Amino acid sequence: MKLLAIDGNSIMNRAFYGVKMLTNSKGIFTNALTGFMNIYLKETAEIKPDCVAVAFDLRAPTFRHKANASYKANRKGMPEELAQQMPIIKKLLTLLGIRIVECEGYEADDILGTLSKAAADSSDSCVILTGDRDSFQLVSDKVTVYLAGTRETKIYTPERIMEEYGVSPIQMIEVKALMGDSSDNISGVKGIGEKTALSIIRQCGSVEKLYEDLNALELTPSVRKKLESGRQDAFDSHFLAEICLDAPVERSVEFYKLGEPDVEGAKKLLAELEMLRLMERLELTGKTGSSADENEVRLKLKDMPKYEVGTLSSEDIAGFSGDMTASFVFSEGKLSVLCGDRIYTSEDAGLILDFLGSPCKKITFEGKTAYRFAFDSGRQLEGLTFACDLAGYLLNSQSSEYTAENLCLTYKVMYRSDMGEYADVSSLPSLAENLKMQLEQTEMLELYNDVELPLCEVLASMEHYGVKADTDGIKQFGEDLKEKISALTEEIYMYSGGEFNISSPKQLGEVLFEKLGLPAKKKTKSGYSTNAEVLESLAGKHPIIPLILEYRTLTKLNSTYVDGLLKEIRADGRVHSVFKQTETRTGRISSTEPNMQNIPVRKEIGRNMRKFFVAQEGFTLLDADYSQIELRVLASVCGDKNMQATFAEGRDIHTMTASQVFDIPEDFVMPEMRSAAKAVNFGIIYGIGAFSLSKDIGVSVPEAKKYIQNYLDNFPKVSEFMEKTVSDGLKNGYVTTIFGRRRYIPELSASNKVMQAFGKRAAMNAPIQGAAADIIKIAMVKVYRRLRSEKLDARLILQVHDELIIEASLSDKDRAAEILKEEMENAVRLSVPFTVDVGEGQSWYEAKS
DNA sequence: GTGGTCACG
DNA sequence: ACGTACGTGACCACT
Repeated sequence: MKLLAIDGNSIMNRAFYGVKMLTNSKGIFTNALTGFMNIYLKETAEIKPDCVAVAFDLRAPTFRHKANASYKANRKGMPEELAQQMPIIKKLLTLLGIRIVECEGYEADDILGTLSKAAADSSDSCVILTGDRDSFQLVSDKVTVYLAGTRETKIYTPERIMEEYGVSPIQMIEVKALMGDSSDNISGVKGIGEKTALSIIRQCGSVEKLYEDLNALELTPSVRKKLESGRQDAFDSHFLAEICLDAPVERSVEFYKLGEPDVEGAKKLLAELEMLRLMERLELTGKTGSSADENEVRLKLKDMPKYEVGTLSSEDIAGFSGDMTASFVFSEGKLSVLCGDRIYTSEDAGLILDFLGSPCKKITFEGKTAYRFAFDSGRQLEGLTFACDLAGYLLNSQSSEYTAENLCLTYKVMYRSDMGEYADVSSLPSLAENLKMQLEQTEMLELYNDVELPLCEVLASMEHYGVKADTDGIKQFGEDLKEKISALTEEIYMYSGGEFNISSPKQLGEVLFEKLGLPAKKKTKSGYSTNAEVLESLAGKHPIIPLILEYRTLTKLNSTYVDGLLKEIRADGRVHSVFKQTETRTGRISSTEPNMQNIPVRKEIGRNMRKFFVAQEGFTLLDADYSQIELRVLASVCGDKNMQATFAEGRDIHTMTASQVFDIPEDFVMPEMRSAAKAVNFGIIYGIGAFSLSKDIGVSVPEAKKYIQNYLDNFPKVSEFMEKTVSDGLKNGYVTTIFGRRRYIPELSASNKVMQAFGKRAAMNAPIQGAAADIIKIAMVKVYRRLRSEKLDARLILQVHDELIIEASLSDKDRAAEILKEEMENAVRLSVPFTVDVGEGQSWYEAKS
């Protein structure tokens, strides 16, 4: 038999610090749980134990077995985020049939010691899995320690310990007695560190022998002196360092045999924690041979409603009327429809399109792909009343994937992928109902029905049309760039005195800061920081610096924009970016393959890229962007009359801010003051910090602090709004936009100060950025509907957060431009006007006014 | 897969 | 003593 004894506290601790902070939607921390189970699964796969015991410390009022009862009293308490996860891991392990071992007054180490001795005594073998080196003294022929590190697990046998330390495992006690261990509050001999302790024990074998032969040993006078005065400490520490081998726990290895897991219970717990990937992993391993699991499947199958399954026909579709509701799943060219008590399937594209266009109401997991399929085939999707992914996103925007399986697990609806392809569609009605109920409860049903659901059709349409790209123009631009880059490369090699990969921050750092001896400003985890900010501060120190900055600019343009874009141009000469509606935590949409929302514009060299996004023959591009949408949202929600009046009168907000902050009339505001005020305004939206503001506008930190204070004094409504937002966020666990969009911010209740500060900034920003996102989404739906109802030859093709782009026929462009401006400006009615600037041109470059 | 960097609003 | 404004996506190097 093989026993695996795990130091639960130590592994949880490792896991907590090794895995980035994770929470479920309700703010329960799960990172240590995830890390623990990852380590557990990885190591058990290798160790293949018959029996497993997980030992935990039990915080006890007294420590009966050791004289120095409070020896651990001043050990730092674990952070709250980790403490919360301790009872959960115990519960989870128990549900999985794994024994938890705790014993009042004993540490996990003592339990491990006792168990490993018990296993060795009954000639079983034992593996100890832990994250710290305290257990090395337990290693023997029968007992191995697996030391879990951040990257790999090291295996310690007696030979390995001898190799690394030059002492036997049992002598590790002697070493610890001399060097001490601050984390266990073992003092050791003052002034003796690891090196000295090891060399002494190698010489004489034990603390006892050491003091017997003290006079005969070869020691430096200072060490001898320390040892003499630390004699009592050494013996006391020895007592504390020795792990107890007779804790009162069950010693029969048999007792720790893996038990039958409580599959239902474990699944329920994991679903609550939203640890879906772990659930999958556990089910995979549980499926082999576990009869409990098979029974589980049968039970579920029995409970699932039974449907007649048949192939979809034209007659079926003709029968789908306007007052029926059909649930459907469409993916990879296959359709399943549940309507009434039947499931219909089809792989016939014509029939699928007929179904999508049929008049019945439809619910599905994910609407955009169905719209895309219809649009790409020149058809329509009619009657979509519910898309589960969008509901899941509104309910918790920080989840990662809104797949059928994840949603069913999260919202506790029956779903099993191993039930075949109909599991999806048969889960839909109850899932949709549940989600709708939750939207109602969270007051987001309106946002859902009026904004998110209609928007998915708009996005599908934008993806369908795409943007025409000037392939030849891009290629030519790329050629020019490549020429300049190779010239620059040569020049850089000349200055650096050799070839290296300029694109490697590591190699670049070595060249600049070692070879050329330039002063390093900042460090990153892996070496010197070489970002633009650092390089710019070095400009003038060496002629290589500007060359590197230019190299960076040009290679970025070439690889991300030229090469990256060419890859995405389809056969129709257009790029069909994918707009993701369930990606960001604030409610914005994002764009991928290619990302059309970060095409260069700020610097002229990059801005040229926009010349290659053009209107097709006979068409033109209309570009409309909101002016300062986020500041207008802020003015509106906080209620500051001065800000509101500024916008109402069409005055310049940054100048007004400057006049307040610097306490001078607007006419006397100088350009530098305006730009400082602009930075302050941005800072306010982002959750301001004096340090960053000072860096941004190049003043001292105290100076920046003064600006912020002046701002908050002059705009007390803003200050109140921010404070209230944060305190509401802390109280509720989430903040909302004026349209009801929620963002959960578990970081607000973190104990780590840095994280808490981040939570505050995110809380202050989300209602502003989120409301701006809501507004443009509403505008998109309105513009889309107007263009359609007025039958214009014009379509939305892009959205860039505060900007919409339409491709319009030359004959309809003027009307389309009117509609665009009007619908954007009137998308919502708040206490400030929202103004929009419209431009027109053959290319995006020209159109952006 | 992660970290560094840099493009956008 | 440390880190330092919100939200994204793509590319490269390196593990």
